[in-house]
Amino acid sequence: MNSIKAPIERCDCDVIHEEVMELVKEKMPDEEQLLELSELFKVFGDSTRVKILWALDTHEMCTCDIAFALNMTQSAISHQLRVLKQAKLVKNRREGKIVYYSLADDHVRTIFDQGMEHVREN
Amino acid sequence: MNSIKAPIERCDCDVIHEEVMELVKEKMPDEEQLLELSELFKVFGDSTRVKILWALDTHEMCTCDIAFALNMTQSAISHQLRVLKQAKLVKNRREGKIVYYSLADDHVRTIFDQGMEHVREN
DNA sequence: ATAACGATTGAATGATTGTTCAATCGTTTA
DNA sequence: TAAACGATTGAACAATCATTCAATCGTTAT
Repeated sequence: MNSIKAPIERCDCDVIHEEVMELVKEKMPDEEQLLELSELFKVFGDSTRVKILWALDTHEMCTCDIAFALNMTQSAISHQLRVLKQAKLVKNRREGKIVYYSLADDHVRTIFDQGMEHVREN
Repeated sequence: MNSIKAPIERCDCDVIHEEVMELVKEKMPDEEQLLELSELFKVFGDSTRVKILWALDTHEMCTCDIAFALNMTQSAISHQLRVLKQAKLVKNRREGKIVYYSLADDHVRTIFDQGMEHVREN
């Protein structure tokens, strides 16, 4: 057990708490899952997309409605809706020329509520 | 109430569902709060930071520990810890030369758990 | 068929951001 | 006091990303 003083290739310091390392290694999810998780939050990390999702939480809406509500161009909204759809956060249905978007599940609401709690406390 | 056909400066289409607009306008939080919310998620939207937070959820750790656990430089970790601290997601205490970091509250865990549920379902 | 219109797409641009590198700070210890 | 070391900082670079603009798609209606 001399690894505290053993040469460490990955880190440029030598005070490492081994027991903690073990605990962490045990509890950490797969690299891939952590990556997917951060990708999901990256999608939430844009105010336009947050607004879209919050709006859709009220009622399904067409692209044009959203553009109007957010005072942005249809194009900009459409681009963001594609991101949201790829993340499986929204789904859509076509009715003639009009495409209606709605939330794909209700994790969004829970996550936003928790997030808002944090924001309001600080 | 002819606003459906009224000239609309903000949107380049004219099929707008007014009732929905009203509902949305009512339920939408302040612009500023939505912005803060997206800023919070932006912080979660990076895998390095997600890993740091997940690690700290296990146990408090010093900068060097985290760097080792994540196989990254102290500098990179320190930069990210600053971001996390500004977002009031972590707090720290100094003990001699060593600075220990830990989670500032437990919203992180709830939010991550919900996020993971979404990730696992898709 | 063709015009109208909501929606989508791709390229381009400006802005933001994560990591690296080198320098410096703060504390301990020799 | 000087050296050692964990931690932080700022500038710089590469990569990512949101929005704009112009062109096109898909559907409806004339």
